Amino acid sequence: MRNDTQTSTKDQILDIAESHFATFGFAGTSLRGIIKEANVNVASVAYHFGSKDDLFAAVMKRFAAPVVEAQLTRLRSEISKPDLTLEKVLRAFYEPPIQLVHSMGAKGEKLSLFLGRCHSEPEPIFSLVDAHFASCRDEFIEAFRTLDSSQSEASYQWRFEFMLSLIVNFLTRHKSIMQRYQTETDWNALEVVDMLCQFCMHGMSAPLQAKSSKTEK
Amino acid sequence: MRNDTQTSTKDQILDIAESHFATFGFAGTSLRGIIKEANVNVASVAYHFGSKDDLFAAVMKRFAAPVVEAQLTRLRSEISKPDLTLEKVLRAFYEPPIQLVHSMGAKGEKLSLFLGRCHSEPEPIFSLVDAHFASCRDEFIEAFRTLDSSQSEASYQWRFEFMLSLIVNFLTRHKSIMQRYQTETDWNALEVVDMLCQFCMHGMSAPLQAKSSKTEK
DNA sequence: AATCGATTCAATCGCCTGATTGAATCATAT
DNA sequence: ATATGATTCAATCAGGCGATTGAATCGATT
Repeated sequence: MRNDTQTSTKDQILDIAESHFATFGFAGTSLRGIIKEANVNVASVAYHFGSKDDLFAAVMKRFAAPVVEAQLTRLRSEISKPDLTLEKVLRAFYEPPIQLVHSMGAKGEKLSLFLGRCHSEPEPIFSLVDAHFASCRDEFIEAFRTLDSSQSEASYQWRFEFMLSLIVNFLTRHKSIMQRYQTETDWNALEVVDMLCQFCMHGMSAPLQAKSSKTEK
Repeated sequence: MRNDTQTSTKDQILDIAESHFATFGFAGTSLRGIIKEANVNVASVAYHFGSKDDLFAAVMKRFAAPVVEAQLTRLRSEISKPDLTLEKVLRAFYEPPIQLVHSMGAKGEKLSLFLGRCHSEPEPIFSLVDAHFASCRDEFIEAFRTLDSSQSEASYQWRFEFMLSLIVNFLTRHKSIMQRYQTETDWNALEVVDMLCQFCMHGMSAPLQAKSSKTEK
């Protein structure tokens, strides 16, 4: 094993790979583009990770998995206490990714793009991504059920989907959105979390059920 | 010009191209895959459309533009009447795409995927997509301003982004979402529109402003 | 029947893709 | 110093990519 003063080849590849997957998507990313920027040999990728798919999985595990873990740790902590509220659940979901991305500066921008983009990757990558987030979805949906058991099963699913929609869109687009009405690209993480939580909290207070009883053709 | 009993080469290419872009994304789609399934020659693509980018633009114009047009027509109609409400604006946004996709059956599934996916394409495709939807964003944001002029400019932008987030996520994921808790993949368009509108309407009733006055590091 | 523009065709260009090979190099333990 | 296993290297493979070419075919006009 090498004792590196600089980042190891493995980590170097992971860093650049995350950046490329985030910027170009899976299909738009080439191993050659990665290894060129990372100043490593092509074979290093195969040696350390295997195939391109395996590399993507490794990036997911390295960068996305900790976010999910933080969300779940936070959620479980909230559940273990009395007085669980919808807002606490929402904050458990939104705060970890937003805070992390925001605190990382330029690297956070890449992480943000990667986290957002991976949710809209075509198959078969999407299944891999979805599997990584399955436990997150399950536990948050369970929390919704705990908070209000009177809703339909579909309703809980949609709540999670809507909650997810907002952050996926935020992660992928916040940079260009902010540029549209701001000169500076700085933003306040707390304000963003508040905004997302408020929107979801009020949105979920709606019955999320058809109000019309008309049947379609 | 040829008098075709079957679909013309141009339309045949457009149809299959939409399907492939929807399924594999822009980078993941190959012209060879399209022309093989469409049973046409590679050169036909160059002849009728030009480059791969041009083909994508043509698909956008053919399939996505009418949706935006329908949304804007609907919105302008609502604005011209008295008693404009938030719900009417939301329905003007959600109904056209949902109804259209739902009424088209299997072809609607492809359109749905394409409409959703194109919003998360990497650059430079995203810019092309964004330009197509610019007028839509501007007019709906203007409608939000008309409904309530007391909010900040950023707030209107976020309202639109949140509204957009929900349908992008729905269009790309509704099939797999429904399969998760339903045996049948049938769905009721009116119920979906109601659901989206309700969520947004209540979400937007929130101030969409930071409730905390703490400043970050 | 001859002509002409529109369209389609097979064939090919140069380049890039992910993956693999076997040899060279490194770090370490003996 | 030498043997060993871990790592990196240049070189190469077969195949796919977008794009272009010039010839062949089509349909309509004269």
